[in-house]
Amino acid sequence: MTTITTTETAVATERTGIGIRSTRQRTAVITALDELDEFRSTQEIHDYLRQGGVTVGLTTVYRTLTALAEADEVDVIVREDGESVYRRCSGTHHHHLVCRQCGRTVEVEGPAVERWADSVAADHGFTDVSHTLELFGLCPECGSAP
Amino acid sequence: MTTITTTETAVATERTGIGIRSTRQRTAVITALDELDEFRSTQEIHDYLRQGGVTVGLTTVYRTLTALAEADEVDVIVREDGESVYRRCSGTHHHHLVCRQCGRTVEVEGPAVERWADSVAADHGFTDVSHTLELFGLCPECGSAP
DNA sequence: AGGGTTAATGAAAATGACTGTCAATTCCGT
DNA sequence: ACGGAATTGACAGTCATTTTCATTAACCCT
Repeated sequence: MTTITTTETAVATERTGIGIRSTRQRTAVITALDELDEFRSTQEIHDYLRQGGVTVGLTTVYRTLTALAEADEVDVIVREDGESVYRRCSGTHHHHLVCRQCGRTVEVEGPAVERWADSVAADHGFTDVSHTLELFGLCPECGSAP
Repeated sequence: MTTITTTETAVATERTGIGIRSTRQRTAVITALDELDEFRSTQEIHDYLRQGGVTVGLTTVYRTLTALAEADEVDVIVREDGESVYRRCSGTHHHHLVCRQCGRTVEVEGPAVERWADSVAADHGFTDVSHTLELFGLCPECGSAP
């Protein structure tokens, strides 16, 4: 039974910077992201909210997550099956080491990689360069028990 | 009017190493990949074949591309919209520098990145590690004229 | 070369993620 | 409080990809 206070929504608005208005639903999605702490799909987040007794439409969750991603408030990974998964992360640029089995995620930094990417792109005359880099594997727990 | 000779199908089989049987359709898909030379979606490859007068089902193109990708005979990139695109590449492990505008692709190697990825994963006790790494930018041509 | 087996094909239907529509609702400045 | 604009959400639509299953065709065997 979570009472949404004016303060909470105000904070949420400030944190997201997305839409102009702060709503119960957006606050709920952000809270869910904080609580879940691993990469989750839109559907999973929607289910989580529903099970927590929060009434929110799937469409709204889609829209909110898309907006948050565009505002760089959450990280997105497009999985190999094409589904997008979202996660609340530290603000700085980083990459992820994700367990294929359980989804456990470690944030990693690779300044050397960033430099390499920039220099390779420059060598070929490319500008306005961005990159995607994700590592997948089996975490210590999932790797030991096949 | 392309006559499929026994030699051609034999070559195709040898090249792919996928399924057990060599068929007209699989040969056609591989040929299309060779001719197209940039990352293309399943649909695009299917259209290309149809326009070239080759009768082949969309389902078969999907299956063939999936099999080729599993056999590491083609490279796959999952675009940000979730659609998979395929391209015939050199056999060795490498990454891509892709022009956001025109799709031009440069194969790049980054042994340092591979080592970095392996070591980061090992530090965290992860095993069976793979990684995705793609660079996107504007090629010299597309970059100069906004 | 013919024949049987069995993988491969493909049309259609199903799936599943995501987007568009639009009436009803809610936020928020005045 | 009020009113207009932003937001919501049920539902239908889109689109890539998969499944189903009856038909077809490769290829091994003799």
